[in-house]
Amino acid sequence: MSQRKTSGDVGRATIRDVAERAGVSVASVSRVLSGNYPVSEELRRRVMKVVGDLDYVTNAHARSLAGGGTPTVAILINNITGAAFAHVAKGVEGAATLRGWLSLVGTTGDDPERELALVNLMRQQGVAAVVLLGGAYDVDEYQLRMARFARSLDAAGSHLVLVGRPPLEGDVPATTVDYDNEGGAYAMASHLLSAGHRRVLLLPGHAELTTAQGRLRGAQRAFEAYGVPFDPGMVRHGPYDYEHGYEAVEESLKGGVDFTAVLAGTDVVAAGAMQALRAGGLRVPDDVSIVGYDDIPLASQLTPQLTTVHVPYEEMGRVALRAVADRREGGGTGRRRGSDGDHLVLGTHVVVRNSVRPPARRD
Amino acid sequence: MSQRKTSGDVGRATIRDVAERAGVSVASVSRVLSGNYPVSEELRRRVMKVVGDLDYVTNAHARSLAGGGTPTVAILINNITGAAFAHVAKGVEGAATLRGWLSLVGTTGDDPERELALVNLMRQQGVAAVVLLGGAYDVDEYQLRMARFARSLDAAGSHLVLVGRPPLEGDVPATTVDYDNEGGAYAMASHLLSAGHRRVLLLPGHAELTTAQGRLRGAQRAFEAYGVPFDPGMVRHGPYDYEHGYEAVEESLKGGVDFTAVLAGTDVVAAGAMQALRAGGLRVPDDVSIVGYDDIPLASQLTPQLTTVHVPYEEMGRVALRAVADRREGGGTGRRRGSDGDHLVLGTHVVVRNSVRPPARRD
DNA sequence: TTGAAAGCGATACCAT
DNA sequence: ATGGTATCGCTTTCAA
Repeated sequence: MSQRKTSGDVGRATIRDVAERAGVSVASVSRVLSGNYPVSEELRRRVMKVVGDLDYVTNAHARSLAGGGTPTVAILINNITGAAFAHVAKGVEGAATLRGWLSLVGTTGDDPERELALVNLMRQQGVAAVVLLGGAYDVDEYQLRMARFARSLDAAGSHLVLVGRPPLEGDVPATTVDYDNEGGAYAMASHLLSAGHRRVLLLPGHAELTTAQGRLRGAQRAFEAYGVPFDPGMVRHGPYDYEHGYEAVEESLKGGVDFTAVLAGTDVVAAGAMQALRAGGLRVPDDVSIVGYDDIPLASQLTPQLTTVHVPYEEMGRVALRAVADRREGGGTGRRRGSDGDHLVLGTHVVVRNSVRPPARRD
Repeated sequence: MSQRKTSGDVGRATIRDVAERAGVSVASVSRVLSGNYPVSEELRRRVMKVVGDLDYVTNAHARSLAGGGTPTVAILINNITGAAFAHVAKGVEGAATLRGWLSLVGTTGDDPERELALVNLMRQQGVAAVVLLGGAYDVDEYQLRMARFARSLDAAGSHLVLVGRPPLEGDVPATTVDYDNEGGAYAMASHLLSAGHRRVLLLPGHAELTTAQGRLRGAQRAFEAYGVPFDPGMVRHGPYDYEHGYEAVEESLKGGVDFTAVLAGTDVVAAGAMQALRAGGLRVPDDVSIVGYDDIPLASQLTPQLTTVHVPYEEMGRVALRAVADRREGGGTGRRRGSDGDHLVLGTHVVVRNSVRPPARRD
């Protein structure tokens, strides 16, 4: 029961097992496997033979302890079933894989405590970077909280990346990859306004969510630009989900709200709105026009296909990974980046499909 | 440049830093942090103070090397943007988190080489289990390949879990969590047949995909049961995506194929089919009925809402995790499970919504 | 080109 | 209750 070095068919084979069986030193096995050191053909052959026989793989934990190890990025996401986030994750994952990096995905379920727990967990794992996805709630705490995360990770040799969230103020070691959220909303609203719509129902999202705020601001600016008075009574806040879109429209209809178009905060909200409109006997876009935001696959799968704002989610993921990879590689030597990190902003644009039509005459 | 033990504000704080600063031994710090050993209040206080000051977290790699460590499950998925897979992943993740386990997500992009690479990578990470998601291609190789994975992982103290894939034959150490795929298709087809449909366009998926095969078989059985001759000419194979659904219907329409209903292999395929029907001037369900499979959120967001087969994806994820967790806990002692592992099958059922109507009279 | 041995950071056993 | 220390598996000088 207490024998150790003998036999041991149990558990994983170690580098020592390989060394013994191949009749060489562990150092040699390590060299053969790392491949970053000259080795004789003979030795390589013998080692590889045994590695094959034993189906040996190195222990990643031991390896990273000793210095080596695969860089890992952690992606922290609110809800893995959100299409937009999934695309960012895909971008990060793809770019990571390309570089031989590993990626972890953790979900927070919108719970700040869990987010904190995950950031710490990732810090324990010694990840190269932690990518936080998605709009954040604009509470006072946010900046402090993120700044703390940033410094914490930085001190541990890791790095915080915010994707689709507002950048951090001040001298905080974090990178932000953002998109022109407000500009997209401005363009989208303009599209509606230039088609002649004046009474627009706005479903920007949760009032405290930064992305919702930006989308609402963009729409307001468009109204101003068109000289159309903005009616706050036409705004209904709520979560980014199908149900909210449905209910908001249903209630507006019942409440006798007068509108010819719906500007939804996301495509999913637009889908719900569309359904409610139909349930109310209205045709889209004949009676009411609808536009969304995000351009997830759903947008082009709805009938009619949804005119929406394209957000380059997958690219944002790739860019985010590239940013941390560059920083890591360029980090050792000369050139220094501002310690406040970078802020990258990608563009958005309107994708015109079939859900908008000039409002019907009404006089 | 070569000083080591002094200062060292760089890199992560170690347990030794904490110990020194608190004036106690590393063993004590370890005890305080693990909390699984009696410690004096005084000591605990002093250690925690320093831990807070230094923002210290233990090194997960060192910890797992030394024996402890958080159990980790790896989820290998073809495409993270697939809604069904995302739900399984959510289930696994949720159940893992509940137990304090960590979870990793890797994507294979349908590439066998990458799948292999990932399985090995996970083996290096020493994960407690590797969960493979989604239908597999029914090539000869499959069984051998999976059996190899299973043994490889088993030998490393890990475990293979197949979710939504066919179970392995013979004495292979793997667990399969499956759902009644064929039964669901049988029920779905029966629903169509009992509504009076006889000419049904079948879009089961790729001919080589195990899930597609099962769904097709289920449909065939239903036809037999209803005494309706099955016409192989009504079957169109293709990928599980929107485009395939669209094109298959579009071409059938052009080709003058006569059908009153579409039985799609997935909800996404159904969405494409629905769009193509509309483009062809047909109404759903007035002119043509459509049913899907999976019951992802999209199904209830389409207009009309889609009648489909509900597959308990998220639950499958939870069940999968529970299976490996149980095996891990119960594994040490007494009762032995068959070394060929378990095969769990969850039920499916038809969700009736609004996309089916009896076929229009035609005489 | 190859081998011996000193860590990497944390755990847990053995003393005290 | 606390402290020393061997040990986990691997990488990487330092010698030979």
